[in-house]
Amino acid sequence: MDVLQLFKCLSDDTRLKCVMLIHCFGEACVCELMEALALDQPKISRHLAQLRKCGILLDERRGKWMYYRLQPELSKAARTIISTAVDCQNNEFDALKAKFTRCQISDSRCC
Amino acid sequence: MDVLQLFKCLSDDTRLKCVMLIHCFGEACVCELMEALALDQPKISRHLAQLRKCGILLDERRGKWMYYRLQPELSKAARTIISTAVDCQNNEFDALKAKFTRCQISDSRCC
DNA sequence: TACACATATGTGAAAAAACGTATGTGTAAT
DNA sequence: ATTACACATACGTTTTTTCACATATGTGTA
Repeated sequence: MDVLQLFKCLSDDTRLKCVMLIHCFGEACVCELMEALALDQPKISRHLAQLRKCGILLDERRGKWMYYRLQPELSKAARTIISTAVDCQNNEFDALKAKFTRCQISDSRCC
Repeated sequence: MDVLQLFKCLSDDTRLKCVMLIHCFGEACVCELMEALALDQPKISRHLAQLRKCGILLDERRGKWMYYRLQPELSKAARTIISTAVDCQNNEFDALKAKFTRCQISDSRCC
């Protein structure tokens, strides 16, 4: 996983926002990202799949839901780049974070 | 100049290498980059133009040659991202740096 | 088993990015 | 003034990326 690949992954608006949200909230399931970004499911899933295949994200199934988080073995440099990206656009990103809400796992419905 | 724009700029192999070389050597002219990357002139120029239009690079003419360096007003975050990228691939990048040689300005020929 | 939900992926079209080639512009030297 | 050099850019083409839509897979529940 070289740095060019990382930049390619982060150079799409949807993927960048997904990675930043996951970085900030620790993890996220597909429907949470769908709701926060107001995008349809295949679009979110496809971008998450790309991030997973590149080694940036790790997925874990919990019941019907797939949770994504940063790959634990992700390099220090990659983490620095991601958190720097989050820091440097706090203003715009705050609005996005405000749209992120946890889905109710206790009910059998997610979103 | 938002972070998405920065990532888009750095997500092309030619542009990433140009930015990293310029970051490491302080400045570079087009022919120095052509030689180091073994690419033709229009390709280098086009990518440098894109980096300039996005506010990452600054150009300065000195006689017949155009020198590019990092935009002085480039944000701290952007500089952090660029230098982190340089750090995290020292191995492959060393070979590239070795190919970079200053052109002779004292002679009226550059390359 | 059947069904609903959550997510993944296949496929072709559309959009965007990168490229090669040719040509234009600015500079210095003769 | 002409020529050579260093670089920029316009233009049509090719390649890559993204998208929408349809469909497939996996999971829990009745």
